[in-house]
Amino acid sequence: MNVPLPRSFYEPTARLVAPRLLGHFLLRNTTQGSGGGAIVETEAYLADDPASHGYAGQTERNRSMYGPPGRAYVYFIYGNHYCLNVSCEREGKAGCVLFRALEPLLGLEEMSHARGMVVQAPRDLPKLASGPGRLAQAVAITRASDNGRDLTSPRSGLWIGTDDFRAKGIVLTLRIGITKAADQPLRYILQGNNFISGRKNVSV
DNA sequence: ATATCGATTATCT
DNA sequence: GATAATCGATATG
Repeated sequence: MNVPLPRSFYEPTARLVAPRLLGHFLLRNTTQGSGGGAIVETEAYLADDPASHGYAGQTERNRSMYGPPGRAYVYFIYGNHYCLNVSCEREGKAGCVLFRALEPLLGLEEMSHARGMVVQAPRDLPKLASGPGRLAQAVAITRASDNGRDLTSPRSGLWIGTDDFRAKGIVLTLRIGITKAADQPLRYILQGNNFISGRKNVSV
């Protein structure tokens, strides 16, 4: 958990990186506090993918998707939420993995504070970081502060640490909330994990 | 238990 | 001007 995943980890296509990220740790360290947990749900957005923000070519918004692998791509959606991705593939190619859910394991106090909620019982824990908007809020992600951040360096305060939380298998399902290329199974979840977003997790 | 709906704004057409 | 990789609240069985 204290060893970051190297940049080379993010060089393959998002289709390969997304399942491989499961079981590793997303970690946040700031002067305000720390937080994080095991990555239990991801989605791949590919270079040639109608559902991807990079599909129509590079713009100001999606610039960090096209940058070097291992960097954060943060976007703002529905006028309310930030979502965190990590860019994959070589510089110049779009492709990224969306972090959709964490099993909260570190800094529960800080994360509940960031979410504006109080965790009293274990059954409240899934509300902390299940879903991309919740996850981003739990670790205090904003586009202004985190877009383009290097996720391969602990010094950046937002990074991904090697771990083997992957007790069981990986399940492949359809992606959530998209309208284009909605039939593509590119969502990956840790089998049997209780911190997955959504209800229907139909295996494909 | 599942279904529907409103919020709220950056981005692109 | 329409839309969106979402969430939380409210309504209904």
